Amino acid sequence: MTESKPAQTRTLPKAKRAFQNAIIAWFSEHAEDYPWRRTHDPYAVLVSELMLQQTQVATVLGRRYFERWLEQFPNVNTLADASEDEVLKAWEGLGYYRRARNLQKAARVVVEQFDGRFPEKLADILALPGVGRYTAGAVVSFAFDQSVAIVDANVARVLARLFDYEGAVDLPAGQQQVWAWAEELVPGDGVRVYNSGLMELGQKICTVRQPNCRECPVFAFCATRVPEQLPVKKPRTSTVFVDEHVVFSRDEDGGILLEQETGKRREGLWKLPEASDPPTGKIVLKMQYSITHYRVTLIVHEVCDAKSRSGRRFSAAALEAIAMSSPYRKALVALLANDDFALN
DNA sequence: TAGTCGTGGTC
DNA sequence: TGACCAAGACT
Repeated sequence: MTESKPAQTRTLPKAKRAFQNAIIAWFSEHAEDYPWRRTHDPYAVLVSELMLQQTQVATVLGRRYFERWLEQFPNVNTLADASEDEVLKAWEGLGYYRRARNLQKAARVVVEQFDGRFPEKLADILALPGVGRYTAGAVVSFAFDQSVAIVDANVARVLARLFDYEGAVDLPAGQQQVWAWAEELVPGDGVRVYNSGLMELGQKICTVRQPNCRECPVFAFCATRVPEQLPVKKPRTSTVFVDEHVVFSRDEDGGILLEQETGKRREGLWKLPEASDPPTGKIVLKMQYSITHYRVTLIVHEVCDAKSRSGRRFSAAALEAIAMSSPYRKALVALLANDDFALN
């Protein structure tokens, strides 16, 4: 990794065409066969991009979220007409549930403002709820092959290394810089393949740890000698440890008490009810989960007489059909498994 | 603008 | 095991 590099930052524009061709040629050989690459339907592309925001490809592939979503909501009309409960249930386990609500809002905008025909103009797509600069560019380039640049975490990493950029790529100045480079490099033709290739290069070759420079198709264009030290990012807010006390309550018919989250973010998702302060009742489960920078210890108290509490009771079978974030889903699975064991 | 929003994988 | 990270957007 210490040999001299023939191309430096200043010479890259001249070699732009060669850079683009190298990306396109590499991707033609190494492209993964993802389900969202088998379609150019802009709605399907939007679905995949929302699912993939801050979410790894393997997560979306693993439980077939994309395929199941399109089976249940094959077009903007079916999604626009669905209930929020159905939408949240289909999204269960993916996290960032606001994305699911935004996706449905976007479908309703397309139905109401565009007569159900998906817009093709970047500005129209950018105006959809939950769609930012990256997602809008991804939709128009993947669905319509329009020459528009995109920058996600993969592309930002590739560009930071390519130009040996030492500023923080997740601060406004750094974002502005990598977007400017991305726009300078984007080809006039073949953008669908080029954008996919640039992202997949970051995912497969120009990885966060131990980038595989020996197999990189654009190594000759890369300015950095210390790729593993780039990109620089702003420091994270430090982890805060908190305890969360909740209630596990079953009535004589086996109905389990749950309440629905309020507030703007996780609104509509069901959860175990919050315990009184100070909490009472025997502790029947402790588990840990993370949410943003919080490290939460979930402490479940069994409460026998909770008849006066608000909320709704569900049978064990009915629990399957409602939307719940992963920590509470896992807690309930563990609680009911213990219960079955005790009965045997 | 810094904080928020989920989850699972990696080392 | 804890810290980091991911096909970001919003407030």
